[in-house]
This record gives sequence, C-alpha cells and structure tokens, in this order.
Amino acid sequence: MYTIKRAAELVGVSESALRSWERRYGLKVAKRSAAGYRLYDDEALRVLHNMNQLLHDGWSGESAAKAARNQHQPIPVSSDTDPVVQLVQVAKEYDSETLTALLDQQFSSAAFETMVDNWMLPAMSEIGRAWTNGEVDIAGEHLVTHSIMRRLSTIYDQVGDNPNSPRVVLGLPANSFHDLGLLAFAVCLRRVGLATTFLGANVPPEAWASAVKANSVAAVVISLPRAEDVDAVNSTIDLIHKERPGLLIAVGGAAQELVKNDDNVQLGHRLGPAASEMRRKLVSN
Amino acid sequence: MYTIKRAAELVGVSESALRSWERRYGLKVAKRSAAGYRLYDDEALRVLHNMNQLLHDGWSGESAAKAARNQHQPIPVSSDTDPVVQLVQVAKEYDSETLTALLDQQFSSAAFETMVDNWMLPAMSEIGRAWTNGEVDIAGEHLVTHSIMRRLSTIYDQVGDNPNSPRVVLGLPANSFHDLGLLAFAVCLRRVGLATTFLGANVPPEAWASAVKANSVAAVVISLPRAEDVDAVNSTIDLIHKERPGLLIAVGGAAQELVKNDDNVQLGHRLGPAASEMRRKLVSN
DNA sequence: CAGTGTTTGTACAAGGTTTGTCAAAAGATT
DNA sequence: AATCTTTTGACAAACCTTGTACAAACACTG
Repeated sequence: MYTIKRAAELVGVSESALRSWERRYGLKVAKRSAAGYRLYDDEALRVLHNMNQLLHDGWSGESAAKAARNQHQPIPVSSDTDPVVQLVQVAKEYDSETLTALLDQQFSSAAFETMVDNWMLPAMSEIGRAWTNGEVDIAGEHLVTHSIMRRLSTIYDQVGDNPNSPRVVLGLPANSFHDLGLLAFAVCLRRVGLATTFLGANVPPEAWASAVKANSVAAVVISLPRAEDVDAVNSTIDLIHKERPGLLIAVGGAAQELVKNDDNVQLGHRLGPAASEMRRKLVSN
Repeated sequence: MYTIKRAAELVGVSESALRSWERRYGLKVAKRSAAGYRLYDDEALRVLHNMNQLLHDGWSGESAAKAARNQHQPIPVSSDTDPVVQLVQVAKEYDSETLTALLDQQFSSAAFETMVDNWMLPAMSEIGRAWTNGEVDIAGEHLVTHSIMRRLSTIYDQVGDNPNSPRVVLGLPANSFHDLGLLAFAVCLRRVGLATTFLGANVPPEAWASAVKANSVAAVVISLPRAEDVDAVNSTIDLIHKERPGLLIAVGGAAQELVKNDDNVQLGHRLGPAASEMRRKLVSN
C-alpha cells in the first residue's frame, strides 16, 4: 500500500493530478486509511498507469477513466448491477469499452451453456424489447449483436468440430436473419460432442436441400425467431422431408411453437438442456 | 475515445477539415461529450480514414462521404497469401473486421512462440517500415498495435502466474512506449514456468527501484526498442545495480546491442529461444 | 481562352470547457 | 516541530465550439 506521494512518483504524474482524476472522473481506485489518507495498491497503480497512457494517447479524460478501470480487472463493471440491465445500458449509450469488459466478464463467469441461458439470451430479448420501445436505437442494437456474434464465432472455431460424430446441420430459412441464438446452439452441440455444419442466416431452399444430402447428416436444426417466417420454415421442412425422409428435424427459436409438428421436435427455449437432449437422441451408446 | 486533435493526427488531416466534412457532407461519425466536444472511436476513425483515401483518389466530397460510411467489405482471410503481407494490408485499409479474423487465425495456427517469432514480430516491423514510407498512416498502425496488445493481455492473464518460481520484472524505461514485444516476451516467460511482473511502458526510475526490492525478484528484463532511449536504459540499469547488486539484468528489443554490457545479458531477437535460455539461467534443477 | 460559379482546405474571432497546478485552512504522522 | 495529507476553491493555458470569411483549385460555359 503506497501513499499518494509514492504512487504519484511511481506512475509518473503529480499528486494533484491523481486527486483531480478522482474528483473529476470518479476514478476512485485508492482505499482510505482510518484517518482518510489515500492508500494505493498494485491494482490501483495499474489503473492509474493505464489512465496516464490513455491521456498521453489523446483520449478525453472522461472516457479514458472509464476504459482505464475496465482494462485490467477480473471482476469489473459494478458487479452489484444486474448484468442483463448492464447490457441494455451499454446498447443505449453505445459504450463499446464497457461492452468489451462486460463480455469478458460474462463469457468467463460460468459454463458456456449457463452463461447463454441465464444471461445472453435473456439480455438479447430485453434489448429487443427496449428497441421496440425506442429506448435503444439500431446502432446500439447492432453494436451489441455484432460483438457477441464475433465472440461466438471465435468460440465456435476454438471448440472445434467432432468429425466422427453424427452431424447436425443448422440454419435459418430464407429471408430470416437473426442467427445469434442459433450460433450459440451450434456451440452447445459441439460442446456435447456432436459434429455441426452451420449454414447461418437466410438459407434458400436449394441450399437446404444440398446441405442435407450428405450421409453423415443425422439431424437438422431450423430456427424460427419471428412468427412471420412460419411459412418459410414449413416449406423448408417439407423439402427436407422429400430429400431425406425420416431425417430428424428439430425446431428452435422464439416462435417454434407455431410450426406444425408431425414428426419434428421442438427444442424448447433453454440451449444447454436442448443440446444434451439432442445428443441423447443421436448417440446410441 | 479520441479528441478531435488526436483524431486529426491519427488520420493525417487538419482539425478544420474534419469539422468541414461533418458540416458539408453530413459525415457525423463522432459522438459528443456532455459539453458538445466531438469524441471519435475506432469505427469513426475507419470512416474518416476511408474518406481521406477516397478524396486523395480524386472523388468528390459528396460521394466520398457516402462511400466512406458504407465501405465495409472485409477481405476474406486467405491462407495462400503471406500473412505478414495481409497484416500490412489490414493496416493500410483500416479494416478491423479482417484484422479480427486474421488474428483469430494466426493466434491458433501454431505454438505461441512460433507465431510470435515467425509472424507477429516480423509483421510489426514490416508495418513500421510501411509507416516510414507513408504507405500506412498512424491510425492504421495504432489499430493493429492495440488489437494485438489486447490479445496479448488476455493471453497473459489466461496463462497465469507461477508464483513459486523465480520472478522476472519486465518494463521499458521512462518515456518509452513500445511495449508490444515486451508483453509477448512476458507471455513466453510465463509459458516456460517463470513468475513475471509486467511493469509496461514508460516506467519512471523510482518505480524500477521499488519493483526490484522484493526478494523473490531474480531477474530484470529491460527493452530498448528505439536507439534514442539508450541513456534512459543505461541509467536505469545503474540504479537497479545500486539497489540490488548482482541481480541478473537482461536487455531486449531492436536496439539492444547499443547498451554497454558489463554484466548484463543480451536476449537476442527471437523470443522463444530467449525465454528458454532465461529459464535455464534461473531454474537450477 | 477568359469569365463565372463551385468546391475544398484553412484561418480567424468570440465564447465556453478541460485540465494540471497552486494555495489556504485544518487534521494526521513521526 | 516538521512533514505529511485532506478538501475546497481558484486560476491560467490549452483546447474545443460555432460561424464567417477567404483563397486556391477546379469545372463549366460563352
């Protein structure tokens, strides 16, 4: 624990500056002694160091302080606030620095499935609600969606395929574009040991037909995030049935209940359990 | 979030020009602070960078502005092009999308040490060359540097410290800021099982003195990326010698040959071998 | 080719904001 | 007693804002 004089020396700025940063930007990194003296630990010094660098780099004080705090903290971002609310807040304010910190935190906070079911999907639907209310604009929604998509793709690649297991093909019907939940589900499937082919958004019927031709394909997952796309899903299912009769077809997404279910399976709204269930169905041993 | 002064510097145009573009062509890429100051983020810089390039190509302001906003076509990362060339290309075009993909690919392509020595460091020095030639602007160089720094810090944290091993303290002298290679070396040291304390850039003499006081510190690594900082390094070394006589001091970086070497060690220019060598020196068994 | 209008970067003025530093008064530490 | 530290308020230099003006470069037209 260093006094302010020492801390200022170590960081390479004046004592006044440290006090000003605290007063003006709320950069409260120092503990206080019984008598009210500031006491800086190593973690605090790192934050101050970051702050100094960012200022040298031409950042505004306000945003530099925010970024400096979030740059190097394992448990950052006011952990007393609901992380779902935090994500909506980030979308409102278009705050990409806090977004990065929040994603870092959430993606490493629990098992992937838990994080997705308890935080990511609820938070995304909350953002959808805020968007229809006009509280969040398109840019904010985009920022968040794209960042999460990038993380998911990275994880999808990192987990890697399981080429010797039964293969599941995942995609959305033509003209449907919300592939975030579906990609998260693809990750879950890979994590339970299945092989996956991720077709993504807006898959035209022909592409579906040719994707399911391969012999290794044991199941298909179609997502139906919006009620409008019911017809597209239904006709896609018919087409797949014609191409590969008896193939397991599962439907997911917010509007999955609207699909006529003769032989197909509804996945429900929790990805972790749905992935385990899928594995049970496909793997014999 | 950069102020207009720095944003202008990074893109390589005047502040007035930025304001004019905004007023005349509606190129409103900057957020505003509470007081109305313009604040530019990376995305904004990308658009401005495009704008500038298009103007240089002879486009009219009107159409350049429209195109600059939309010019968002990431080049796919192809495996048959030299990845060093690809990184320079990314810096030229300020293409953060492709950068992410390229980093994903490279960071998972080989052992960390191989990736650093065969790709990252050569590519960074290539970007430096392109910058002195004027082929890459400051903004492009910054984008790449910062993205790589973020990856490295994540890895540094993920690898974790080895608290029971001999500790190595790493840093740059005062007023020296190129800490990318040094952080990569810190990761290498952790990966060979050593404990590390990363002080980072611009470490004032007092901070060096207090950092080496701890008994567990078995060695110090000082980096000298630019010839200008020779004096700062020499005086820092003297100070450390006075504080802890006999402590192993190693010098790395592009200009390491310039340091007077009485007892200190030169690390050479390949990080993987240097880290192994360091381990051999410090670990007895 | 000269004349006219437009585009584009830059400069200046008047006024508000940011940011590091200093000073004063009072309490804590050694 | 001498040397810290605290908060609060104040100040100046640097910075940013909008609006207007101007000159060089360019394109078009008679």
